[in-house]
Amino acid sequence: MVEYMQFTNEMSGKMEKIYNHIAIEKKWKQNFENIKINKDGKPKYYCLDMFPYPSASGLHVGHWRGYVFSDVISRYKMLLGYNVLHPMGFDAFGLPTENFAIKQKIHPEDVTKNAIKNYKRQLKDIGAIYNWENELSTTNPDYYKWTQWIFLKMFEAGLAYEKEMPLNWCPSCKIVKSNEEVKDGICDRCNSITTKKMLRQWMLKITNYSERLLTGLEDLNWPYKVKKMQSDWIGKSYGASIQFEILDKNKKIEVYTTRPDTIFGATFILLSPEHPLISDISDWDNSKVSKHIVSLERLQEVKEYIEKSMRKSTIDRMSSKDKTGVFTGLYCLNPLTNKKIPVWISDYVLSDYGTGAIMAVPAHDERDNEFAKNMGLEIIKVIESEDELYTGYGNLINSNEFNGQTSKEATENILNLLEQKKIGRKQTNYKLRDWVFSRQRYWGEPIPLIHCENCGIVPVRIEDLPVTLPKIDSYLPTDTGESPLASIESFVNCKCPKCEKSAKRETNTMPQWAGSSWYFLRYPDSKNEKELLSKEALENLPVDMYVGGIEHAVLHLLYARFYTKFLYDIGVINFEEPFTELFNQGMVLKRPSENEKPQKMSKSQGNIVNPDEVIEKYGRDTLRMYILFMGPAEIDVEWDDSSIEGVFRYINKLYKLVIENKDKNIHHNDLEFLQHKFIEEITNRIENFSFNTVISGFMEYTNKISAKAKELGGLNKDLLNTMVLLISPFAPFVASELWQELGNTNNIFEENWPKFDIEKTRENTVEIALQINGKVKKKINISTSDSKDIIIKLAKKELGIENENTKKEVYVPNRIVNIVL
RNA sequence: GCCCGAGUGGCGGAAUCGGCAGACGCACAGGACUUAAAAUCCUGCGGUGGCAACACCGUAUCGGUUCAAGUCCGAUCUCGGGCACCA
Repeated sequence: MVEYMQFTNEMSGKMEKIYNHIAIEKKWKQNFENIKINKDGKPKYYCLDMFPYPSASGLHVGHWRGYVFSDVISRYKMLLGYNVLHPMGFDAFGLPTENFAIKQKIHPEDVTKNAIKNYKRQLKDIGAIYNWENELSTTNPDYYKWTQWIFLKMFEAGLAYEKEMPLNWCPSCKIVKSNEEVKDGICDRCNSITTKKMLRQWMLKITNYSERLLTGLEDLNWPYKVKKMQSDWIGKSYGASIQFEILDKNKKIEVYTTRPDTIFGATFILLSPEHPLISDISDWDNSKVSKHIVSLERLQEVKEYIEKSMRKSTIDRMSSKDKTGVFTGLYCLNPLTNKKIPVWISDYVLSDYGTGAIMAVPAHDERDNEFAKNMGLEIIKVIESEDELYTGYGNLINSNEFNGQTSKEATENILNLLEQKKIGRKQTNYKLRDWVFSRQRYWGEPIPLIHCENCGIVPVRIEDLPVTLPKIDSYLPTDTGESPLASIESFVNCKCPKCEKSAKRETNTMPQWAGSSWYFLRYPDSKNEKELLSKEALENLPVDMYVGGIEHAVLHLLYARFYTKFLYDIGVINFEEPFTELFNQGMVLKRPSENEKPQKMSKSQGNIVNPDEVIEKYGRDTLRMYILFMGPAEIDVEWDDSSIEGVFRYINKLYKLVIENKDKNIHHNDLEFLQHKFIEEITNRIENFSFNTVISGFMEYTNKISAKAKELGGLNKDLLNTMVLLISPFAPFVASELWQELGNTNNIFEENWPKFDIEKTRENTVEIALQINGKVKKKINISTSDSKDIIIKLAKKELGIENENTKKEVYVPNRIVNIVL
């Protein structure tokens, strides 16, 4: 054996082996990095971590939670005989790096390089096995060539389009933010209040995929919560679109409603300020007014209202829920009541949902009710209810021939009538909006398009990809909202691929999400220069297990699903859903100080636990096992400096037990039973991802067999081999060492996961509880082969109630007897 | 406001199907070893009463179903998360 594993016990003065994590981990670390496993003929298993965004501050123990989890799964699957693909890469384009670079005056490319180097060191440090030969980085031109290629394919398919639109604009970051990146009107990066700005943007028609993104969720083995969040985000609703004729204007307003049953209560029509019928406000002057639907005398007031609401920031528009509006001076006809109802404009009506117009039913909608009261408009109740405002379903009143019908019946019947009259039809709607895909920043993939005066927008030729990002010194964002690339003449000026005349490059870059929306497809074939991935590489896909944080529940996971469906449609891949199973690990929290609430670890909070220190004191195995032991893997847990001691003590105990018994040869039925029962339990718990109970299971088992070893005078090699093998995915360093100590010459990861014999897990006797009227009175051992009658008889005897009358006798096999007197 | 989750000792948590609540670990207390400390080992550790055997209470609160409820049903409270004028 290795010399450095011998230590003098200071107490006894004897030379003996004690657990020395520093020496053991040093010895085995290299071995894990260079591990080669035979893959031939094995079924594939693709275990994927959400690849990290390499920040300058490096990894803390919180980040390790997911990585330890996926490493355990990968090692376990390897032992089960799978050909495991467990790759790692880096998602490095985007704002955090660019902002850091600006602050530190280091080029983003160098920031990225350094951060990646540090991340790789740390990832290797936990003893995680990764297929480093498949590594990729989104900022590498060999990679983003294909990010651009996918964009061009989408452009070709008509999914990418340009749009001048009011966008969320963060005045501090000087960047356009997608709806997903703005919460409550606040920028998710810098927390400043966002405003609206009209800008030309590239959009992706993700809404073409709304229905498939929704139905595709059904068969996925994902946490319920994530599926729910995605389907809420897509937000499908069932309703109707109905046309209202504008009196004297020969024009119609189409509205969307989910409650056609309340149409008799529709007492006014509302348009959003951006509604197409009125939105070309800049042209407005009195001479052209006949073109517009607004009456002449109302023009000035309407114009002022619209301008005011366009100026409002997102937060103002949402925070002041006071309903404001302006009357257009015009009227529509309610098609079923034939009553004249006024047309108003209000900014609580959203322009980009439904038709941008609604029929207001103030008796049965909270918002319409408030608006009607503010403006003194008519309120007509059409659903029977005692409340003045009732938003539920019920029986119809004041609705002519539909009176007395339920909402459900009336919806059906009214829809039929509207369809007959050709003024309405069933309609579904989605909350999902198209994806704002361009960014006016430097550190991203250039959008591979060219603007030509003759030919319009022309895609870069495939063979000219990638359009590389020029390495420049000045990449600060501009106040105008233009990309910093716009000022780089050597980048902007180019030739039109069609007509060869001089033209200008698109200067917007792609959002941070672009590279991460498809990276999982690239890993199996990350060096392929000819195609995105080869047919052979497809065999590794889709991803069987995707491990990452819940924060990506909607955005990343939805975008990745969208890309996958698109690439399926154009025949690049042969599956529609990228991630068969998803696991969201919880965060590791820490109290910044004793009286505060536990918080997410972050450098700014100053509550980071540095893994390097923990490793030095307790070792990698202890840290790995403690991270799993802390609590259920999917729940947030709080780091506790003293609890980790228990895990360290355990590994010491285990080490000692194996060393002391490795040459003994004691066999016993009890040991055999414990061993097989243990294999069964550990395997079940792993399959359920209940890793905290796996660890407690190891502790319990070790306690039990230690006691047995004392009783019997030792253990045997088979039992110890099995135990070490079972713990190897969790504590790979000490397991490798003990495997060798036990006399095995092969690498422990070439072994097979232990099997248990179900016959040997059956007990002959078992302790059951005896209850009278549901209360435990006594515990006895019974033979498992005894019949119910025998056991009940025995129970009554034990309880001293043989002669009493019983109302009921319940026996639950191997658990309990309950006698009701 | 709407939609999801979750409430178990001093703490983290355990408890397949409704079947012995508190596994495992931390902290704490007592003991052994030691000149002493650390480490290690042993014992105890939900509450109340009792010398004890034991009895009663106990899984956020109230009620229900059941021979039996942490687990199922109804209501309430608290905490966490998601969405938020989506008609």
